Amino acid sequence: MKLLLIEDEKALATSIQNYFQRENFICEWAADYETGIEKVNIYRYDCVLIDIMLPDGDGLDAVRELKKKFPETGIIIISAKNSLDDRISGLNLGSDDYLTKPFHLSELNARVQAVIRRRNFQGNQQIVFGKISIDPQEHSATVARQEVILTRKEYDLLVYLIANKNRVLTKESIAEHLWGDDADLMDNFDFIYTHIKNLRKKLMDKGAPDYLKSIYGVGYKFSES
Amino acid sequence: MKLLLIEDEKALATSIQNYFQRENFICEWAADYETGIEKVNIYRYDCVLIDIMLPDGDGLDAVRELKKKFPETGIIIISAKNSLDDRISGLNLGSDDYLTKPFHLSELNARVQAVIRRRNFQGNQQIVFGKISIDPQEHSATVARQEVILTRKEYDLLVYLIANKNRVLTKESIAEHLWGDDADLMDNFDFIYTHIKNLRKKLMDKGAPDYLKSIYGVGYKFSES
DNA sequence: TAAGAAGTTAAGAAAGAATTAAGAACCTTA
DNA sequence: TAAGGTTCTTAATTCTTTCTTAACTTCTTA
Repeated sequence: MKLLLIEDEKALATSIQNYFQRENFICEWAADYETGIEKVNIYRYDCVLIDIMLPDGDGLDAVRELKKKFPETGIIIISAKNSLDDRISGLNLGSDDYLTKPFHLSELNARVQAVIRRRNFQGNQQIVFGKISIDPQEHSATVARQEVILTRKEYDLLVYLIANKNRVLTKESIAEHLWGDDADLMDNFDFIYTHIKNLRKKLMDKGAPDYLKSIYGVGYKFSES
Repeated sequence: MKLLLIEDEKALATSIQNYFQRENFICEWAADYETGIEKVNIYRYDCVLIDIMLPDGDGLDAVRELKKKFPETGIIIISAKNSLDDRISGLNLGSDDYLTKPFHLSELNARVQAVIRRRNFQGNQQIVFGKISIDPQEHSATVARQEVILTRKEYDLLVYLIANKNRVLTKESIAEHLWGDDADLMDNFDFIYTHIKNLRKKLMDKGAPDYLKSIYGVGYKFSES
């Protein structure tokens, strides 16, 4: 899962980033609205965490812009606890959420999980694709109700593939999504072959059809037929 | 797709070139404005990536020149993050874009894709020609909704032909576009016959009309009748 | 209409990409 | 800090695509 944090306080930003990294999210950071919106324009994030009290503009405008342009991206608003509350309640929060400072990181985490769940899979607890189903809360996957033990990377890869079913994903875009900024430092993405192979094997061993197709010279595609 | 990168930093240029090569673009490189403009005068690029801070002249002048002489070529401006911003916003960016250093390669990629899409196919996701439709996201082509499995070169060739429908393209210009600088090293372009033949066969096998015409002594044309 | 130029086709060699297994490096966590 | 698992690297192998060659056909023009 990939998050964007828009927050000017360096120290807070870093600790949030570290926290989510430990929780195996990719968490990128923008220090102002301009940079933040620019990043959202380019990448797809599962959820944007946005402090609405930054010096460079009105955070609520930024939220409105994001919601309008990227209705499918989850937004969690972070604000100092004060009279802003009614302005926020004026927003149509829809599937999103907000949080007042100070907060516990685990609380933020819980809300991120909730937003992503609501957003990505229309409130379903389970992600289902053919014989495969995934329980994001338990971080577990099954094929025809038999549990498949996946490592973190394998799990992330599977979720990303299913979230982009029927589309060809290049090794590069997979790396981009699963490794975030680190991907830029890599000189080749061959190790993805290993993850693909292992994921395939585990799924097929439990009797799943050959969902994970290779498109020679291009990438991989997860599809029924 | 064919790009030209105008950038003096050798290391950056190389890493950009490598990246786009992996993404199956042709990416050529010029270290200064003079060489760059010369190349654009000679070849046709889908998009030019231009650093506007090179030592040999005013980059914005170069941009204006390119836009004036080659309005159909996309331009992405690369600049260091500083006070130039307002000068750039003074340009009529139109369908183009700009980017401040440092940036992620995938960010640059996303923008290139966006510029090319806007330019070539008026923002449509799907490229449609008669019975054929192409989905760049899926990297797939169909004839009358039946999937046609194309190799990379076949796919690139088809996209290029459709992007230039009703125009006669010489073997040379096709090679130029699909192989970039490598084309200069080739002593003949006869192997294109093979690609044409294979593409034709795959399209006709799925029932497409004979869109791909040979113009004896000149080249090929993709047209309805 | 004959001769040369250009295009088509098939078959196979060379280059490139994907698969796989084995193991080294690296985390965790007890 | 040692055990156990995960992730990444390397290298051999297999498979696909791409390019080359060569025989053959079609077209153009003198």
